[in-house]
Amino acid sequence: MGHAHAKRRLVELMEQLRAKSRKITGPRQKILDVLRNSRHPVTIKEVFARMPKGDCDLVTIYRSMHLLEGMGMVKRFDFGDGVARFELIDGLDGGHHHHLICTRCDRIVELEDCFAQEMEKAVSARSGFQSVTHKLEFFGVCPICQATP
Amino acid sequence: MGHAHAKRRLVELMEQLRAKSRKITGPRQKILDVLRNSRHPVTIKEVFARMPKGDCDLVTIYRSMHLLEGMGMVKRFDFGDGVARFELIDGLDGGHHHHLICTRCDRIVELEDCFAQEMEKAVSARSGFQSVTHKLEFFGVCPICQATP
DNA sequence: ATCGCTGCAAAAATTTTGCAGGTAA
DNA sequence: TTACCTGCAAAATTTTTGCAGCGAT
Repeated sequence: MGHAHAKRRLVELMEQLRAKSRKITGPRQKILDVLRNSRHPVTIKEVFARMPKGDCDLVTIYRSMHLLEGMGMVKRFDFGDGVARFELIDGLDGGHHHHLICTRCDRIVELEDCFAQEMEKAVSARSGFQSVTHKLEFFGVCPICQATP
Repeated sequence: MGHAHAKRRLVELMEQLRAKSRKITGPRQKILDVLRNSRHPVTIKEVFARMPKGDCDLVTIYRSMHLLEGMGMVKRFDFGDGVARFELIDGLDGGHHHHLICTRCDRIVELEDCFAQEMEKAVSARSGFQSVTHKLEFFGVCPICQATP
């Protein structure tokens, strides 16, 4: 059960920014680099911690993440602990997938398949809502934690 | 598509508290009352706003909500806006259900069925995780907002 | 009488905003 | 040059913690 997506090329990401006349700056490249090299969704503070001190202000990461989210380049997740997490979107389908989070050690497993695509249609049909999307995350106790009570 | 659960009797909730030697106080009764009368998950501030001023401190609501969550009497939701929402759990099965949130006007629709119960088994079998649960919410544009661009 | 609960105050943690200067295009 | 972007500082939100006193059992 490896991670669900291949690394996106940095050039490609730059191009997406350029297309919306957004500038390619040092901080942004570094933020994108951290995102590219993260196997799981990362918090703002984690992004901050993963770059050499002084490379980029914390506030800039907040602002960039908003921008990237608005551009559909990044997806926001919430694992129920009140901290936002972000993951680079890849592929044309958006690389839609879900996570399985261990409630004891916070280990994260990426689930490759999406179970819920048909559900959206059913929900839409019944409710009259359009452009229905969903957020689905799983929680449980991982094998390692099961062994250590 | 009405709401998925019947109102729980206050006495029943009190009993649950008593069983764990938690005290039945004025603020707690008022908090439970707000929860009982809420058709959708409510934020801490909403609970606060829905009781006569001075009836209960905001901090007490935070603390009570933690307690109730820990006791399995209340469930926490996150609709992606960075604010926690809470709903009373009812029934033996926990009244498991999902929500459909309009991304324009924040209207909430309660979905009566749970689509995802079997998914938990599949996820558990594949990953080796145990006690797998899930959180699933849907987002879309409601009929009213569709009519007003 | 005991243990738990509450309010108030203060702190912590996360996220947003204002502004003056700097930089990519 | 002209938008856009950044860092710093400050503020706004949301949530947590300490403590002394009150209250349910």
